[in-house]
Amino acid sequence: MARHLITSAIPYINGIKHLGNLVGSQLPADLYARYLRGRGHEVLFLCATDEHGTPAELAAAKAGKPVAEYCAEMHEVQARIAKGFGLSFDHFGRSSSPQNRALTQAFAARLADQGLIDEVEQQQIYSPTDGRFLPDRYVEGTCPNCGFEDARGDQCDNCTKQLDPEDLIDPRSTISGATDLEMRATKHLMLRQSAMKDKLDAWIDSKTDWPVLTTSIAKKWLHDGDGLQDRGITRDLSWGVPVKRGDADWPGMEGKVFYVWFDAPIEYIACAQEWVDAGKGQDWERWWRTDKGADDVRYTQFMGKDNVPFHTLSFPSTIMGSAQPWKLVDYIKSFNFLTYDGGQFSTSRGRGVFMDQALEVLPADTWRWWLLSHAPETSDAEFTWENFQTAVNKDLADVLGNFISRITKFCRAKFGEAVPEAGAYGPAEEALIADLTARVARYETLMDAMEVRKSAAELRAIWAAGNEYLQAQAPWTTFKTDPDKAAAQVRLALNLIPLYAVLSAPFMPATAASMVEALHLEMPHWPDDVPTALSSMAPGHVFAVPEVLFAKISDEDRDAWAERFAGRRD
RNA sequence: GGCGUUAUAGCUCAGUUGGUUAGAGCGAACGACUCAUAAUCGUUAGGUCCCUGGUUCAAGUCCAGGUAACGCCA
Repeated sequence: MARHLITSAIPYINGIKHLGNLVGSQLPADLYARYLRGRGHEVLFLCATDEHGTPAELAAAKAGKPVAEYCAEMHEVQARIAKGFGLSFDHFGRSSSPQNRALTQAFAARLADQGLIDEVEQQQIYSPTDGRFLPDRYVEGTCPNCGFEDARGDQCDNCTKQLDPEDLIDPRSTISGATDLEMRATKHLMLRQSAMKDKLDAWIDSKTDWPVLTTSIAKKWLHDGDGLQDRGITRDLSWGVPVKRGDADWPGMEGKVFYVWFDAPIEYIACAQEWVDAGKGQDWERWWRTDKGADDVRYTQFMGKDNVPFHTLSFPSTIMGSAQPWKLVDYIKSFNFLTYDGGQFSTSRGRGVFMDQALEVLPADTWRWWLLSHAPETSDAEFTWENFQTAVNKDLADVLGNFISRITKFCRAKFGEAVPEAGAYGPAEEALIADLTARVARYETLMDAMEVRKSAAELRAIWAAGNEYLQAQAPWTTFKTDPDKAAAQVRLALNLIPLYAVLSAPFMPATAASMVEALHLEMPHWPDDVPTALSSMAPGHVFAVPEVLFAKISDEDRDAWAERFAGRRD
């Protein structure tokens, strides 16, 4: 038994995430966590909401609510949806927690003590009307290059020329529309990432088993142009972790907060503290401090490719720079993007399926299966309703669902709703057991390696093996001449169901639970060996024919959903 | 503009360190079965592995250039 710390990239508080976000981090992390728990390992699986920054402030303002209240509500919404998808976080924390505030301030103090923080003075656009400094993209005006009237402070969308906000003619705040903008001097803290470049480089080089996607992105940031740049860790906002040097004030930094990218990953650690403080566990340092028991922990992070630079460079800079024995990540599993019908998911245009809508339309396990079996591991993957329909109908309804249906109903018709006890296994049964033994071993190897799609394919083959066996042995024919032999065949086939349940549980926890429930069984332990696992339903055991596990998706439903989610979200 | 990823059967994708007839699922055709959610099982047909050039006894696999798609950055 090993100890596994697993974190999923933490979703931003603003709004409900789409299926692409889900499949890029939380869902595969959950798959892995459930699998490892099933194998008997000790797992701490953490996720949280990322709550600070300007977008949260603006969304709160739009909703007419104080930002703290808005975040608290949205956190509950996201927590509820996560639960709906069966995401088995040991704790779902908040980056705005007191624990994270204290820890972020402590890290900043420590980094400053190590000489890794510079204080720099910058000129930034200030809006007296809004009472705040404006980030570049919240300033708009006329492009000095092409005359386009709605150019953003960082770039003109019309002529694509890169701009500085002070270049704009007649600049205005996109928050209030105010035009009385002015340049003001402001002081900020920079994390000297450049000083840690060589150390990071060597560390990345040592990770030869990481996905190419992960290391290539990290290398690019390390070596591109002038190499890894220092990065501001503070902002002139009110919503965030106040800039302090540990418990002490930080002269000149009054009224400023830490930049969201700095405090968000620290929440991975703070979340473990929240987990303890919520009474769900104890001794969080055992998971995070290598001097306090975490040296045997294997830490795996899951994220989409857009988050890779933060997890390979920025957060490790914070950890390494502290020169304290914090646990560094051991493996980063990164994902490409899921595209929707040839294009991007779009929150603003309501294009694609969002997590809340997905649950309105179909059970979570249906989504879990499709998303995981099509996870964008090696390249971007595409969601189309047609592909979704055929995969769900074929894999879940026909191969798995129908297998359970056909064998339980056949048994009921010929032997009643109890496991028949006559007959003995022969060569065909031994062959099936041998085949399954090999397949289960392969499945475990793939799951250990976090090969998500291949694991799904192997699991499907395991389901299909049941149909192949029934087809070849044809107990309905055997029954006419040798009822005892048919009884043995049915007994074995019935016993496949609990095996399928436990193997499928990481992918489809709710379905797996209902499978064993119908059989009047407890969820079995992960199989040590297949022959033992296939005797969990003893002769005479009474069961009930389950309800239809998966309804098929009709062409009408498919077309209606395609229409509904094509764009323009209300 | 710079960079990254991708380009393999009609579709979605596998193809370890270059090594015999390039694989799977779906779809298609044909057949078997009739227990089952008109489900299942089997067989077969489909590929100039984006293009050009190079390295090698040998290239889908390595190198160079090009094309295209997607994305990131400034």
